[in-house]
Amino acid sequence: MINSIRGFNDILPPETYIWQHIEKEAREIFETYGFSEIRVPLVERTGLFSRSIGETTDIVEKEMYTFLDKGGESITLRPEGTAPVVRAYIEHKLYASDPVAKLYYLGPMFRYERPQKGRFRQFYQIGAEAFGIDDPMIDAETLEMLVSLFQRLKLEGVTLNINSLGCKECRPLYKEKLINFLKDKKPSLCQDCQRRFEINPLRALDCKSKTCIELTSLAPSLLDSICEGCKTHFEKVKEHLSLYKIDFHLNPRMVRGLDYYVRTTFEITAEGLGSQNAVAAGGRYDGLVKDIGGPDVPGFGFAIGMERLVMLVKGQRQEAEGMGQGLVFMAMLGEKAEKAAIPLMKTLRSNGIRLERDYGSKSIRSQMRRADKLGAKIVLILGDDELASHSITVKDMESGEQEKVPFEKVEEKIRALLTERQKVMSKQ
RNA sequence: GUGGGCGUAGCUCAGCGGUUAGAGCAUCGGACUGUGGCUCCGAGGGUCGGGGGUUCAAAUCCCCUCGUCCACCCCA
Repeated sequence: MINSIRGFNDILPPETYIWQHIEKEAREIFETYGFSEIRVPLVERTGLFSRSIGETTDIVEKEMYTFLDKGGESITLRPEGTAPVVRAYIEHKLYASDPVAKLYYLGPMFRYERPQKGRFRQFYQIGAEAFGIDDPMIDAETLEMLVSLFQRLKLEGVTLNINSLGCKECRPLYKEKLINFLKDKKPSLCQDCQRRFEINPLRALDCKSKTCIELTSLAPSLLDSICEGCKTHFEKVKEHLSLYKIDFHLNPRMVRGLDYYVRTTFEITAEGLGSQNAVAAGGRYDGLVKDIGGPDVPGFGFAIGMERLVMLVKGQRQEAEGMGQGLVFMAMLGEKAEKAAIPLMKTLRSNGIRLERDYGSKSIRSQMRRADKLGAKIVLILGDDELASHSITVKDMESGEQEKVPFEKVEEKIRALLTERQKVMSKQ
């Protein structure tokens, strides 16, 4: 048997209905905040990612699906969405026609990692990027958009963590301070932090090891060390979050792994996700557009981990009723009925009614069972009696009531029953 | 890349040296010949992950291997 590749998963019904539900809500909300969809390729030149994400990050060093195409060029399956969107933004000179561009995307990303709970080699993200706005109001407003999506999806137990990483000016100064502080403690740090000390000392701040937490407890604070400009920016972000009535947790030790983040960064964590508990994260990336060869345009964006979000939505038991939603089942008895039903089925379907049937001339009993299993709301029964009176029996599966309806009134009857049901559902 | 758990029917699992490998759920059919859910009856479905070894005898013990899950690293 040929099976799928490790970390590359199939998403089957009915779970696909949850995906569709989330995607629909995300699109609707993002559009109301002025974002438009952009679609970018899954594959880019390798250099785009190494330059933007950072040469020494884990993503670039060991997690990219990189290979040579037939022309000998090194190409890479996108490990994240921001870099390709920035590339497209620059390539099509979107800044030329409008100083502001607000874009969202959704689709698969690829990272060569060991799969675990909430982590896969092909995984899906929904992301949004706002270009051209320095003002911290966009940081707060974009966060509010994300939070309202999660509210619409009825998520519980989620926490918004925010921090400021400073900018290209003040962060290096803090890094020096931290290195000086940690220098003599290095031998006592855990193995990982000793390695971090060399690559990215800030990471030692959010180490999980007890001894490291103790050792770094007196470390100079990042938030106290950032420059005035960064401080003012961050204060305004917090102020506006409060104006939006958004609860947040200030986490001065939260460090993001991608090199391009500056100033505001955040992470939304959730209970029940396992060890990989961030369902969305992002931040400001002023300077990235310039680094990739565009003008010096600021940016703010985030990405949602789709599989993780699906886990949460499932956990809240809001399985979108997809499969049986508005479903009508056609039960036919005998060859004559099977033929006579064809024009009706064709009409109903072309008018947008979901209609399923059975094949192979099964017994009425068997057909009813199948209708029930599929969650059909209505069953249409066509047999000799109905044929004789040019009518159809319409049965409401919920109440069990049924009545004979003339052929030309069938659709009207179905619609009446379906809308009646929807009213009942929306009242709940 | 590192560490640990688990691989037996479609799914969840029992069996842990001894007839022909089981259960529940699911599937299909019947009881009910034109009416679903409940109940009862029956049927189909297995290279016991793969390979090698020990043994009169292996799903069961040993070795190797593959897969999967969880965790570390890192990240959404």
